[in-house]
Amino acid sequence: MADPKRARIQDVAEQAGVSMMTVSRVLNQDKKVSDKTREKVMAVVEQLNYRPNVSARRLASTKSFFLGLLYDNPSDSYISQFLLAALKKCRALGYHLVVDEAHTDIDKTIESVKQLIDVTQVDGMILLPPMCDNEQVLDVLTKANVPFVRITPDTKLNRSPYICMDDYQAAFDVTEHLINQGHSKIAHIIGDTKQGVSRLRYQGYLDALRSNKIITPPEYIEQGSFTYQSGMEAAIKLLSLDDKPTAIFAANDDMAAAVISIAQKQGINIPSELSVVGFDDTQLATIVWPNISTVKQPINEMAELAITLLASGQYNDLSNVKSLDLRHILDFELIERESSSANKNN
Amino acid sequence: MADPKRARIQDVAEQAGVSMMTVSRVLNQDKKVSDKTREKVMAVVEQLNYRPNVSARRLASTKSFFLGLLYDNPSDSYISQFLLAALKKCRALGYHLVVDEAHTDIDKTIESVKQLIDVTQVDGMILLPPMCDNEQVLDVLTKANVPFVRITPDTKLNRSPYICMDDYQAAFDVTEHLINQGHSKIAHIIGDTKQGVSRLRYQGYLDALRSNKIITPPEYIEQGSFTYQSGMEAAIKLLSLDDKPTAIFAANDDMAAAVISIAQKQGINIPSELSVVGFDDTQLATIVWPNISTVKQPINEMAELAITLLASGQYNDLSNVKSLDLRHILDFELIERESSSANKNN
DNA sequence: ACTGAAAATGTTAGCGCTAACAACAAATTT
DNA sequence: AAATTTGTTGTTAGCGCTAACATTTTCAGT
Repeated sequence: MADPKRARIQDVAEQAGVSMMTVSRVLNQDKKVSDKTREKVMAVVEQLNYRPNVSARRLASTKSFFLGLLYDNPSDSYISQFLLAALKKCRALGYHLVVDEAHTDIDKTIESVKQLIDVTQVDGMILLPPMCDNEQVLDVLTKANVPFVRITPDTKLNRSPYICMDDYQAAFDVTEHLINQGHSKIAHIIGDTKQGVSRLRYQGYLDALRSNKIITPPEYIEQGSFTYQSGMEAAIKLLSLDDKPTAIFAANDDMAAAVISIAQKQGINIPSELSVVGFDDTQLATIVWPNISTVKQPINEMAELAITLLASGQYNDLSNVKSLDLRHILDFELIERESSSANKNN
Repeated sequence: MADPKRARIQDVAEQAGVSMMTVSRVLNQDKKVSDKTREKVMAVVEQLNYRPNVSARRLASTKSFFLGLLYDNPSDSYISQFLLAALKKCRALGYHLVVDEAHTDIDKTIESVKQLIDVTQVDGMILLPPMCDNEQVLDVLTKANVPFVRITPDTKLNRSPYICMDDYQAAFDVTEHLINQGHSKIAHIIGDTKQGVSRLRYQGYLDALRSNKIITPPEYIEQGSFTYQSGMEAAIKLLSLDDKPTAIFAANDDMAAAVISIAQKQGINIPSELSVVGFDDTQLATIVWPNISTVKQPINEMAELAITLLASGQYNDLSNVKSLDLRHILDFELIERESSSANKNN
């Protein structure tokens, strides 16, 4: 199989009858090219299927075409999905992703981020929770003038562009959906108080009940911590109540899975006697039986958008960016599976 | 903070009083450098903390310093862990990892792999299961002369270097451990028959019983398919037997989790009345309660070794490599958690 | 039409490294 | 001692691209 020699910028230039520099400008979105030339060049680019040589580009330019990703908690399938989507997008845009794991020791994390900036010269960073709320990390990046995008941050929302979904609205919708299915005895297991989303989800639940004029006894609210174990404890309490709920909305899938396990142990049928809804749509939601109804975060879209934003360079200088333009709220999706159904016990 | 300008190969050369080429040779493990010079250069490299510029190196050399990773099944936390470890090692060795997801349509996968070879010019590929057993993929790589390492392959073991663990021995050890804990009524849930590991694990289980002179009724063997659902069905059958097993060894964690769920539903205490052991040490093993005793695969080591082997170039020409040298078997680890314990019902 | 500024395009040099070959020194043979 | 071989180091050119500056074209304003 003859190697069809990858086209170089020179080939494009010759074919299009312009200089290499003009081609370079077209490819780098430089404004100073006439539309006519741009079209002509792009046509040749298509024709020759030209892709810039990342290494040559990196070597010659001040940009590094590297983006950094700082994550925590590697066991989460969330990371895995985010990472894969980010890698894909990077590849499409001619960037490389340098992945760095946060240390439990924050000082080491800071050191590692500094190294990343110094050695790899990243053009931008993506910060995943909970690192995205760490003041020290933010300061290091700001000082080094490295643009960064934060994913579902909890605080300091005007310090950088960020991407999130509307946790409040999702919780509201979940709760209202249960109400529409005939449930009025709806319990909630709150997530880890240290994470902002727990608050938002709880508030969405409360407001959905209130706007539907449903009064809920305080025993229907249990404090969890996002772990399976805490979900079990909460479930045991909720299911020992004299006036049992007909639906339990857990603030994440792990706790929802625990509820299902406890309910089944007690001979309570799911979903006919008890509807269970989770949050996140992690792998667990489709492993256990019955599969968990849940809220799906747009993880892929978040990852892609983060890369796109950093690659565009539009946040390289934040001084002129309005705080409203920092916010990117993506759509979630309610996923109905076998763990919830209409209430037939009325 | 003054930017301490990264050292270049020229800086090293001047400081060491040699030519740039000599430094380059030292760095690329070229044999034709005297020990004295090598040491001198390395000392300066250390002193200046010199790291080669990957882009310049890639641009100038015939190697691409890209390695490819072909995976399947992105939801698995196995992938995530493997990927992170591989990325880390790549970074340490100055390589970049290009990650490609296998399509459900095999023709598209082939096309994608061809692209990877053509466009990215990868120096090597890592194939994860089950793609590592796909003849077409193997053929494409062989034809294009791209070295590849396969992870836990099932067949054609002499076609390429591969990395795996001893599934047979692990299953043997798990079973023997249960026997040593006083269990003699040990059931097994076999994994998906399409995967070679299922066979190996089953055989290990059988041989451990045999070598301990334990006779097991055929009802103790159930066929599963690695899914939670199949684990539930198997568990229901096993726990409805008149002479119930005191221990169940499931061929993966998902099925073990299902067994725990069913047992608890039936009021059977784990581990005092029933020990459950899984395989793989996936996230699930520590999510459910009680945590699942299981076998941990050395995923990180596998990933690191795969990268190291490809980066070393030692498999660039397979014609002189003995088939024994293709095999890399790594150690597994038995992890004892709360789902299993000594048998007290004797 | 003539000027000046702005817009569009071209030219030159070099980013940091290695392939290919050249040159030299040391070891070995004739 | 000269000739050959072997081992080690140096020189030159160029990988594909872009920064910075140079030049040409366009077009308004007079």
